[in-house]
Amino acid sequence: MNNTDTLKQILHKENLRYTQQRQEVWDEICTSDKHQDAENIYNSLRKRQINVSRATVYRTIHVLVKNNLVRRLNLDDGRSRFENKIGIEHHDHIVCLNCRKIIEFMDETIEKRQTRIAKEQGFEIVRHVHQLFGRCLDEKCPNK
Amino acid sequence: MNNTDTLKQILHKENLRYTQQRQEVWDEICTSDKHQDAENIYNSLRKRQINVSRATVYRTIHVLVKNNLVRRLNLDDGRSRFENKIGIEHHDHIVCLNCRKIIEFMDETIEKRQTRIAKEQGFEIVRHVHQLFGRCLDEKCPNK
DNA sequence: ACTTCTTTGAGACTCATTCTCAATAGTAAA
DNA sequence: TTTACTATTGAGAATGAGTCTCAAAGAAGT
Repeated sequence: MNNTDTLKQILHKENLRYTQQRQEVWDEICTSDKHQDAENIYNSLRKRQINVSRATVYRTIHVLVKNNLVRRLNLDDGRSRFENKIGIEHHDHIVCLNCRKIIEFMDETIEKRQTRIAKEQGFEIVRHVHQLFGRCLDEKCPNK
Repeated sequence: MNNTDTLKQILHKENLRYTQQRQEVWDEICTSDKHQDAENIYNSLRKRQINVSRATVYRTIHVLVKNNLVRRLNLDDGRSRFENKIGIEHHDHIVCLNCRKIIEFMDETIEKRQTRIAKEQGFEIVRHVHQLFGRCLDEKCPNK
């Protein structure tokens, strides 16, 4: 199923109409660099001459997040970032405190252990946040 | 070393003065229920007839966090929570999405693996966030 | 007590996000 | 394809956690 059909399907499920603006916001999240914030998405669309307001960007993102087309990331810097979830394997993030480079990781052992730990404590996990903040060794990183 | 001496020591190190307000904020974080937000700390102090302003609460918390007396928690609900770190073992958190109950967990295997994963990717971890969000089986939880 | 430097509090300000409401645009039925 | 109804949109106001400003109050050394 392509992006358009995926979107149409969840809009229909939510009793919402398929509109140009909603399609453009979803396209932007799917095709652009990962981990964009709302302001970024808004600016990219405006730059491409697309009529859309901040309100619509935020409203659309809510629908996408609610329906698991998009994941919201909170990297402790005061604004949410968003990434496409469709066709993407689950992963968590490592973030460089200096250059803000973000890389993804996934570890089956950790995933299993956290599920077991939660169960032992009487919880059924719905979602989790696992982020490693540190300093990278990248040449270009202003990490001295 | 008691709370007062701990505080005096870091204030001295930071070339800051020991004041009533700073002591009261630190006391509140040490002795109260865990995971309070700034507004809560502020209100608790006011209720106890202690003269303090929001600005001072926030300013003091910064110093405490910077010096590892206090940990800042971001539980994705728009405000920071704070917990005393002195004499407390490292742990992460499981949060009930219904009743907001917070319980702590710690798993040596996960800790080691995340360090190794970061190293493999060329990162030295400074801090990490690991939070499990789900539904608890508590009788009192409005989880149906 | 005098000087100097820090801290404090009240409220203005910031900034991401949400809300309001009048104008606009889909959609289904006729 | 027009009508009638309902949802969506955009501009800007509102919100709320957190930060900043600056004059007044408070420490600390001499």
